[in-house]
Amino acid sequence: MPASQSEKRRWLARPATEVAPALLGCVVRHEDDDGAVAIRLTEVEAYMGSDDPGSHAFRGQTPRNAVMFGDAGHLYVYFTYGMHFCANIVCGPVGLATAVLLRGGEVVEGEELARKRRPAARSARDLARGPARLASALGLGRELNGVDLLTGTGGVSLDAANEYPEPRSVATGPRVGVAGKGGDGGRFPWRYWLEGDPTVSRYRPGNVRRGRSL
DNA sequence: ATCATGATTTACT
DNA sequence: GTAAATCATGATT
Repeated sequence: MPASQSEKRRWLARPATEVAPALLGCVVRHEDDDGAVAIRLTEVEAYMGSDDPGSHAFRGQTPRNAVMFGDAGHLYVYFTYGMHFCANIVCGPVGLATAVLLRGGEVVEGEELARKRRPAARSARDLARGPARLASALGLGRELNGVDLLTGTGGVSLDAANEYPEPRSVATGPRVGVAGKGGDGGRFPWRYWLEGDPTVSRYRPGNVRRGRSL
């Protein structure tokens, strides 16, 4: 990842399938009045805009997904399943509505605060293992939707992984939760994770999640 | 270990 | 009404 803000912006302003694997090992940090939590990304997914049936942008712009259509380097936080928030990093170019969903990571700073936010976590590896867990551990909610990661608005920032061990090999596979009839049928291997990392969420092949229905 | 279920917003049919 | 980029919990294997 480049060092300067403008270079970073350009680096992110590519299709999410290029940006996503490069983000593995990078660190997302959020600081607020309660303190700071930083997470080293170990699992992400790419969403590719209005042509991607698994993307929120598939049916065009709505109030919820509006930031996806904007500039790269901003945070897209959405509320889902009536109870959870999930966070994405918006990629580019502008108008393509592509983004990277942060699916899992390792808490590398502020574990105490992360545990306070996630009392249900039984171990450190569970603090940010899963997209809604990660958003929760970082303290990301509605009010941070649209903030700029590169200017530090809202206390959220993105940095390279210099001080951490060199990533193991990157594995790819179908995205989680979008393989059903409305999704891509598992055609696109747009989920990326660090092979063997314990904070990668468990992949549930063929286990189709259903809403409450009968 | 795996499975079933409930919590309940947003957006589309 | 129904499905969705989910998670915690409690039952069962």
